[in-house]
Amino acid sequence: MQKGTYTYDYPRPMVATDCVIFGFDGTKMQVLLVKRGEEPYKDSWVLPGGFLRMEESAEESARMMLREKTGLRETYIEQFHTFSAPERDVRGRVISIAYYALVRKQEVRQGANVSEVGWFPLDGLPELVFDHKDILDMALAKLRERIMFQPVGFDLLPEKFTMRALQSLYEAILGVEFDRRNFSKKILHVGLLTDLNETSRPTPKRMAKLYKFNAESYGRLKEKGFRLEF
Amino acid sequence: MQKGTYTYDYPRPMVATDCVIFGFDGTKMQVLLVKRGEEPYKDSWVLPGGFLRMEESAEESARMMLREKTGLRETYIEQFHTFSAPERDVRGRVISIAYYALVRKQEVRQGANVSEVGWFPLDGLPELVFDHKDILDMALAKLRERIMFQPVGFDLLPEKFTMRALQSLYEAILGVEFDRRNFSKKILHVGLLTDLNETSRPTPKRMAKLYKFNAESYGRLKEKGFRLEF
DNA sequence: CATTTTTTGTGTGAAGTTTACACAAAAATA
DNA sequence: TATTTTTGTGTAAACTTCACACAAAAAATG
Repeated sequence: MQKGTYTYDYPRPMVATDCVIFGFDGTKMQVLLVKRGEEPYKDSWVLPGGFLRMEESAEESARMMLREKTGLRETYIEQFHTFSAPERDVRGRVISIAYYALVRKQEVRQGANVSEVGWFPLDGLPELVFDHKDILDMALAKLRERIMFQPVGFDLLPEKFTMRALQSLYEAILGVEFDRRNFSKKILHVGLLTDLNETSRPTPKRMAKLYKFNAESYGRLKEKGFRLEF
Repeated sequence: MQKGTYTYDYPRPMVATDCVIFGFDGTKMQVLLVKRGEEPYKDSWVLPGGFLRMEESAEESARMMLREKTGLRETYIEQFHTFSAPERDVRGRVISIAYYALVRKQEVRQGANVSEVGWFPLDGLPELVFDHKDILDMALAKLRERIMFQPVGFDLLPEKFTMRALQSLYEAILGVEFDRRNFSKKILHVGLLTDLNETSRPTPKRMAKLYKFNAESYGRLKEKGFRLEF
């Protein structure tokens, strides 16, 4: 009630933002978690989050938090749901506006001032407190929904990558396997990639061609959508 | 802070829910709006909405409101975004958890205890106050996104309907036109409909076959998705 | 140095899907 | 009875998807 002349005396819940930060290590999808430094649930792992300040929007709050934990700015984040069950937080009535973020793990440097953070693969998560497991599950569901119809990867892969890396990313998110030849054909056919005519440098086996995303076509496909399906 | 022993003294915004209620009149998509009964913006049209009570979840709040305005229970509603810009409401810091609902206009009876409500076609909306035009636009964008990959119509059409009615609905939501023959072929091919082997009763021109949704296949396609594209 | 192992690049044919398009029949109106 | 509007239906061409196999590149092994 900082402004205006209208007064409303509704009880007010607390409002927080939580952020599911996804990264890709070349094989598996991983999630960044932080260890709580205080009660309740001291020393339990949770999604990074915090209370909304009165002068910032939810997105600003989520971005701020992301920067604290990863040092990253300009990250891709997406609001996907607001959790509001009355009993979801033992501290009282707290609703949480949840975002997911896609980041390049290579570029993440842990903020100095921050509590313990860790990356966990989706199939090796620690126990999460509050309703954070539900939040994480929904984030993954929304990401899977998105990947079926819009390109994903720009924010998770390094600038140059091999076709195999992109395919592994898709397989890691969806938990399925694709035919290598058909995957490559489809992706090249929709024009998502630019062939760099370079090969990967330090390679264990045969070297592979490098690609980067074609920004124009990436944007177009994000608008217009395409069906990924094999 | 009703429970637990932890106390947090963060300032708290007010939290409201708003609902974009879509209906279909056979030709156009329409939205239900209500006229404000008090200041600020007395007598302006707004989306139906209200403040969140401490003992209810956002979805319960939205459903309650929907029932007040339309008399409907069991409606399909979907949370699509939470609006949180600090200056969005002249009454102070209010964040709004927004839902859209799809209803059969035929079944709506205006609640008796309620302020003035009205249906407006999307291309004939009155001026909306607060950021309600933004909310409505985003609801429509999300609905369009959804219709491309999941069946829509079960909640908007009467139980029995003609192919033409379904096509008109799709055209109304997307603002495009489809080829009648190809639309029908595609819809029948994915198995969304059951042919009732009946014809429409009171008809101005040639009578058309009636269909209903095949619940099983509707559910399956909602899960699995299909690509609508002509 | 030859052999083995792993991974990459590439192509084809069959099956299925999408698209564009036209005509005849049903019902009401004039 | 003729006219108008709307419905039901089919086909061919273009394109997309899918299943599948072999040869070549590089490193590791002995």
